[in-house]
Amino acid sequence: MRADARRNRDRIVEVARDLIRAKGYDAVSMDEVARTAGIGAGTLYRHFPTKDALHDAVIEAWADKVNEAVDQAMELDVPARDRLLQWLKDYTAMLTTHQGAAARITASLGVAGSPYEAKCQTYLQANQRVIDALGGQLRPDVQAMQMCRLVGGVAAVADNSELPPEAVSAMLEVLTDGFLAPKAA
Amino acid sequence: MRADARRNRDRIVEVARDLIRAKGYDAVSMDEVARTAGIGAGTLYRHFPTKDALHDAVIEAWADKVNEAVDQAMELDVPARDRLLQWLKDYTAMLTTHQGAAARITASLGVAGSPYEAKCQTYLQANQRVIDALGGQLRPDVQAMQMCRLVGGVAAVADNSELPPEAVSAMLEVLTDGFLAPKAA
DNA sequence: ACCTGAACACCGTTCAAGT
DNA sequence: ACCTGAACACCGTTCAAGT
Repeated sequence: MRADARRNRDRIVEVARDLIRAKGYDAVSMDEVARTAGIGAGTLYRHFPTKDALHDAVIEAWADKVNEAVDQAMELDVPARDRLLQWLKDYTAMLTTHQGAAARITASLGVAGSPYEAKCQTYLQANQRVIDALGGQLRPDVQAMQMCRLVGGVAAVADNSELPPEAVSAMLEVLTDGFLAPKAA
Repeated sequence: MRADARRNRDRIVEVARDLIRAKGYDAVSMDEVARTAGIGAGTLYRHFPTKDALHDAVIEAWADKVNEAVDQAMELDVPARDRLLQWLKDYTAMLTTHQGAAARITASLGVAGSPYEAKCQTYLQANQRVIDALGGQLRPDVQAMQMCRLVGGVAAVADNSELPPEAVSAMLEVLTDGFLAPKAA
């Protein structure tokens, strides 16, 4: 890749990240990204074939942090409930920084060929690791996909209603207790 | 209102309902609604100032059914957990018939002046009635708004991923147990 | 009063032409 | 190879002109 192309690519992602954080995915147009980055629309599309693909690149850094968050939460020296809750909070916090990401990743769960497929995998694996770490403390029928959907749902709501942290925590506590509770006979 | 206007209005809502059920809110254009209803675009906008306003009218009938569903579920002669679960299932079932409704109503919760405001009120009151009916069996800090958001989140996920009923039930069971569980000390 | 349909603004995406 | 920017298709919404 030529040096100027590389520079353009990096600049696009940076500009897009800032714009999306400030205004949300839907409110940022591709034209605005191109104009702010000081390039033509064609260049933008040469690097990223669709708006979703650009969004995926913007979220890229997030994927690494997810696994860190799992490790940190699972290593805490507190009861299972608190470790689980900590992970759920970290996750929603990370996703709500990228406005619009929670809804899109959650909607892509299980959809083959979506631009967010890699992120979905990361997210699924993260939750699987949480399930493995907490072992028998969780209800026996929890599945990673299910956790992803439930937490993603909460994150999406928190995201586009811009809820205060307490409101999000309260919802996540309900989920936490639901995940821990034994299945009724 | 003139007879022909009345007829047009009814026809618009009917056509829009069928189209949205079949293809989902986003995939139906206002032009398509007008064309299918056999009227001009201007007429459509004379009756409904925005696409959301039309959607709200399409969902209108749903609002009545919500309260029926609460009554039926609360009158069942079964444990609190089962009554709660029944209501949650009924609610998500109703909302997923109108593709795209769950996400929009949930997103409008607490947003003053949204076109879905009346539906949000109905929905909030319904959940408040559930909370009242189940009284002390629920965790002490549940709030109607919180239930609306959590259930709306699940419904939204179920809706746009078109999940099978079992997957939805499984998620709602987690929520149910979460709502019932006593808050940890 | 109510209807029509061409027109506008905006946005995601493409492509012929340039270096 | 990579870039530019005009152009296209589509969609929500408006409005001048008709009955």
